[in-house]
Amino acid sequence: MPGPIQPELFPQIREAFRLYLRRRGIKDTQARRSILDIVLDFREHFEAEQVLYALKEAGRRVGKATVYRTLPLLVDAGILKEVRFGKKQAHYEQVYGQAPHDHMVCRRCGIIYEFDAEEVIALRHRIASQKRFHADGHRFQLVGLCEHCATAPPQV
Amino acid sequence: MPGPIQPELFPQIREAFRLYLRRRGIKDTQARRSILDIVLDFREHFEAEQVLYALKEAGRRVGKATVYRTLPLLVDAGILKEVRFGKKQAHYEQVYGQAPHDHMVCRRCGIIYEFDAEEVIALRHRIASQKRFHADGHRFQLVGLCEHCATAPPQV
DNA sequence: ATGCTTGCAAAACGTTTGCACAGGG
DNA sequence: CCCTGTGCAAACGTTTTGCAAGCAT
Repeated sequence: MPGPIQPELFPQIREAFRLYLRRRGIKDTQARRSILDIVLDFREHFEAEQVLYALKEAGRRVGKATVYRTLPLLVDAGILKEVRFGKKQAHYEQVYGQAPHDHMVCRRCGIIYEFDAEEVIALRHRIASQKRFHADGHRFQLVGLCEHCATAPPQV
Repeated sequence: MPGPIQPELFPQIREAFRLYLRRRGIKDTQARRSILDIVLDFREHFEAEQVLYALKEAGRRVGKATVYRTLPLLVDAGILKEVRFGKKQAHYEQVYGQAPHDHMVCRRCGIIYEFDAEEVIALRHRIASQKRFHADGHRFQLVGLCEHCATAPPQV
């Protein structure tokens, strides 16, 4: 269900990041490029720690602080989105060229499903215009039980 | 805009908590009652640290650990709800006897407005039944600029 | 050349836990 | 009276920061 990313898009995304950095007047460094590359390979949601680990795996020597400093840039560049699932850590997912979607989180087993955000965006616009709020984004999650947990016997 | 709570409801809420504790077979202690009382006096969203501080102010000697252990009980009892605004800390707000609502968060100044959740709940049900997910709750926030920040000149 | 960026380690932060003592049922 | 709940302090995991050295522009 979750959206993998087509490798054909990679060059386009790298270019978008390069342009973003130039536009913001910040440097196009090796570390930042490495982080982008690692991040493009994730299929699902991931957290900073996983980026750090994958960088080590790939033999790229990038420090933890740099990861934490770069992820917000990728968010600002429109390549990633920060998603919070009620845990303390931030999670991220790719958004570049992906259809907008939101998440359903099973309270029992933690599984996460995605669903199309079209209707949510329509509702967002309706509410924002009523309240004179200039909404350009939203966070939306359904919380409950997945089909399996809902029919399974009560926990031990 | 945010929902203050009517003091007339206080006894009813205290009673609800007492019943909740009895039903769960856990003790109705002085510390737990103190925390409930403090929490009822907040008008807006608050975090654990503020509860701790207000307890000190009120001369009630309650430890930090007890606050962190009690807030989830109040959530489970249906008196509070945990709300996350993308920060690392949890925020809480009263829900007992309050109309369901969600939040709009201004990205620039951080101001938070509430809006009625009726339409959101309807949408939640529609999506959940399509996806065979048993949703009994949701998290929803609009993110953008409030009227003031949208018309103000760009930041310094 | 110069100043943003990096990596490291240490600090900060909110939250959780281990433990001996206190207090509710 | 027993056993849960408490307070303290220390541990925890994530994120941020200070700083000297490195590297884009």
